[in-house]
Amino acid sequence: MASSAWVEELSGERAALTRASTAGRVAEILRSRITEGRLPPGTRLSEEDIGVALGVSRNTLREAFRLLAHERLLVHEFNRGVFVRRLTVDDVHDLYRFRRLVEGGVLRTTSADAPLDDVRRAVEEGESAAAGGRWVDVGTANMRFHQAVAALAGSPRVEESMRHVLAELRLVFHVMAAPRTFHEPYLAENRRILDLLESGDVAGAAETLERYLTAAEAQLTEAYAATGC
Amino acid sequence: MASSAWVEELSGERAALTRASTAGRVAEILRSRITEGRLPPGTRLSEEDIGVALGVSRNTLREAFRLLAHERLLVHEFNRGVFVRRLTVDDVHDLYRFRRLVEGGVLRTTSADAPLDDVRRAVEEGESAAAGGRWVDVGTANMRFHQAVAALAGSPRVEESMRHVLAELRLVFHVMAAPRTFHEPYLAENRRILDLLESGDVAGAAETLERYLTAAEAQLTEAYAATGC
DNA sequence: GCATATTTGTCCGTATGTATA
DNA sequence: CTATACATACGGACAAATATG
Repeated sequence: MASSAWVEELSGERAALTRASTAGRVAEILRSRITEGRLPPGTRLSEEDIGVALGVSRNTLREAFRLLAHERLLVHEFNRGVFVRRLTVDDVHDLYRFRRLVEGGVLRTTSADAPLDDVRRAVEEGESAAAGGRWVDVGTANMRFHQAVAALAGSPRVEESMRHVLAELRLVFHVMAAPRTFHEPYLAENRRILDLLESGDVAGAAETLERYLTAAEAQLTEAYAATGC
Repeated sequence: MASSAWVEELSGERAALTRASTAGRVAEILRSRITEGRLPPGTRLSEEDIGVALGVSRNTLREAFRLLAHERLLVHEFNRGVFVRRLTVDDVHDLYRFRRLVEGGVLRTTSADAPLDDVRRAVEEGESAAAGGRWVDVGTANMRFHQAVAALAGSPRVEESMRHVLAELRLVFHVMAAPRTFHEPYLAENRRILDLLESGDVAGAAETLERYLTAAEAQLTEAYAATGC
């Protein structure tokens, strides 16, 4: 027992799970809790507590856990339970290497007539959010920017793997707080990449992105290591 | 009732699942059956039949199904059951696009001192298998070659996504049989890519690979479309 | 180090809803 | 349209592993 506060909050979500696959809906609820940082890395997810909080059986809940474990948002330790993933510095390094490979590769092979609307929209959203001081929205717009870049490949699989990678990275973003100082510097870079793409300089866009991802990684790992995770 | 032949064969595997996670082991058994082509695309996997054949409960089996569905080897149709994935021509196109992006990108960013041992081993295995007329082994060696190329990134995530992509592609390979005519032409290309890497010409290696992947895709989709899947 | 309590892993029976012959 | 087969989801049970005192 001794359900912590966030477990009790879950009861408010019970109304939301009345159609489609129960396990899938449970997974979605937990996924948003995790990516929004309300379930910090290392948190243990008790089958019993969450089951009663959401009003689903243990079997169903376990299916939801499997789904999230495959997305690497949870880790399943045999006979011990499931925990919100705690990323190591090596994980962060790997995620950025993956991003440089994929995002850079996508930009480099983008054709001149590729539809840049989503990319442009994400850049503008970020700029207007920054102008209004809505730093959390700046972060979301930044995520959307990179998702839109990946989407330029026109490949469902590329899009999906990017979605997973970005979701994983949120586990780190939320730990270090300070969304402003982390996301703000990259607004101008995003704009610059968009401009380069519109002028047809795909190689320049790719290089700019790869360089800035490397810088972001360094900034992130430094701050992350300082927290002692 | 009316368990088809392959379901009955499963009973022989029951001894294999006595340790570690039951669901994981069930998944592994089914995975090998699928990638080896013994469970052709479109096959329906009945919870009841397979459950009794392997001697596991439906709950456990469903967990195994989730694992394989996430690897895209099975598709889960809500309220209808799980089926061995049937790839469309669009899927094949997407898989090759992904491969060109990732494998090409990896080669292009390979450093001069990267360890090429695994790549070389795969090339040699393929050549000796071809010399001995073991065409199935030629196919496996070819898979290993591409897996080794992906491993040059030194990234667990890149390796894993490549593993999944190659497993998916096997669903198509097995449908069109004729392993010799499909894999043989690429032995020389693999050797050439290795040579280019050893001489430090990473751009040349990447270009060769990308071109040959495009050719392989065309050959595959043509033969695949002819089967009417 | 030991005994106990808790939690997970696995299985079973069953009720309900959904798809298909 | 009805009947049948099957998937979904629940709840209970017990052994085994783990955590706790």
